[in-house]
Amino acid sequence: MNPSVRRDTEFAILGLLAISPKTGYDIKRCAETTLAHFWNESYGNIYPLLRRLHQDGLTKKKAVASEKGPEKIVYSITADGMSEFLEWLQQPVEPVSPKNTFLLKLFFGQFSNRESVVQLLQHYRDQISQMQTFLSHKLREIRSQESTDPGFPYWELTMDCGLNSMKSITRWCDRSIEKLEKMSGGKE
Amino acid sequence: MNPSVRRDTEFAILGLLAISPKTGYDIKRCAETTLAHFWNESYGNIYPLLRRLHQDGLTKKKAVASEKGPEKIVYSITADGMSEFLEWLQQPVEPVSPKNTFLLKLFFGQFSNRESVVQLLQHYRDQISQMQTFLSHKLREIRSQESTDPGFPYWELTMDCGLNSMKSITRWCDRSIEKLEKMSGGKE
DNA sequence: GATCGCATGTAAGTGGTTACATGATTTA
DNA sequence: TAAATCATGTAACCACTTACATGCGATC
Repeated sequence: MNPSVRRDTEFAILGLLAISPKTGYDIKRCAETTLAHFWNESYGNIYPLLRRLHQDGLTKKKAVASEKGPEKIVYSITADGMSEFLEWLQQPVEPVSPKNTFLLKLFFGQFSNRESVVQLLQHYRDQISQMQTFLSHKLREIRSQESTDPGFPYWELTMDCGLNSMKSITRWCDRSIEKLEKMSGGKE
Repeated sequence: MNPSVRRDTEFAILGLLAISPKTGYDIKRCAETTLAHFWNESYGNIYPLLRRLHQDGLTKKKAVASEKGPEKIVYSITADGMSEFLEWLQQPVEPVSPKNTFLLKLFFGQFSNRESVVQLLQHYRDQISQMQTFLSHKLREIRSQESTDPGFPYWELTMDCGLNSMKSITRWCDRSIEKLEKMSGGKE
């Protein structure tokens, strides 16, 4: 691993530790629930990065007896870690070109039949719809806690962004399916 | 390279060749213009994959004298290539969890000051807005050609999807900036 | 006594990107 | 004559995922 360059994933971990101390396992759980609609991490990435962060003095660790299972290692952020994290946070985000296999297949729709394209759209719509349900439950959940946590307004914003995109995509899917069904000619 | 497993990128190339024969350079140009809002490719990936596709008999190549620069290699899809491509096209798309550094930073907004978060949102908004302009020009361009190309309705659909998402995000950005500006307390 | 949740970690593989090397032709 | 566009390719690196290995305690 290149020792000089820090990556977004390390800052994601650092940020989660800034909210509260966590084990590697906790970080994975956070990624799967709270960050799910815009981030993901695997154990095979978390543990090596946690070690690296510690070697560089950005985190400190503490062994704690676990109620269940073996002893666990709880990491927290250090002052150095916090200062690197805050610096990263100030930097503007450069755009990335995402790979969207769904749109790629839709783009090649001419080589398929209309029915298959409609199915592709329906399947995608259903998936987005499911995520929408999951996210809106999460949102209601954190709202019901009437949290005074300083992070709350920002967590709400990210969820709102996700829900908005999802709603816009499902509506577009519905319109597109209609369009295709009205379309005549081409491969049937 | 694992010889048995074919990846989406190979099918992206195959699909572009199904539309019309192309050089590696052409494929790169296509990715940068037509597919830009949902796909991207680098030369370092295109050329090795082009070779692999040819070795497996999914494409055929033809050396053609170039007007500019050295002799070029024009690839086209074979019957075998087409049949593998069509099979891929029928498979449903599984969801992927995207990494969105912008939302990650927004999520950690509590550690920043309000002004910085507003700047983050404004910067993101501007980027999306630029892409929106680029895409809407592209859409007008292909519409003005009054294309009878069988691919046209599907190209239009992907652009429409992109434009829709972008509009929805810019609106959300505007609302979020307003919210933050009304917000009091916290780090100023 | 099997399986689930907690908990940590590694080795091998994957699917790329970046930077470079090369070279012809056209345009400014 | 410098830079841009056309054109092909490779070596090194990168960041991450997958699958596996291990093991405790609680639940079914």
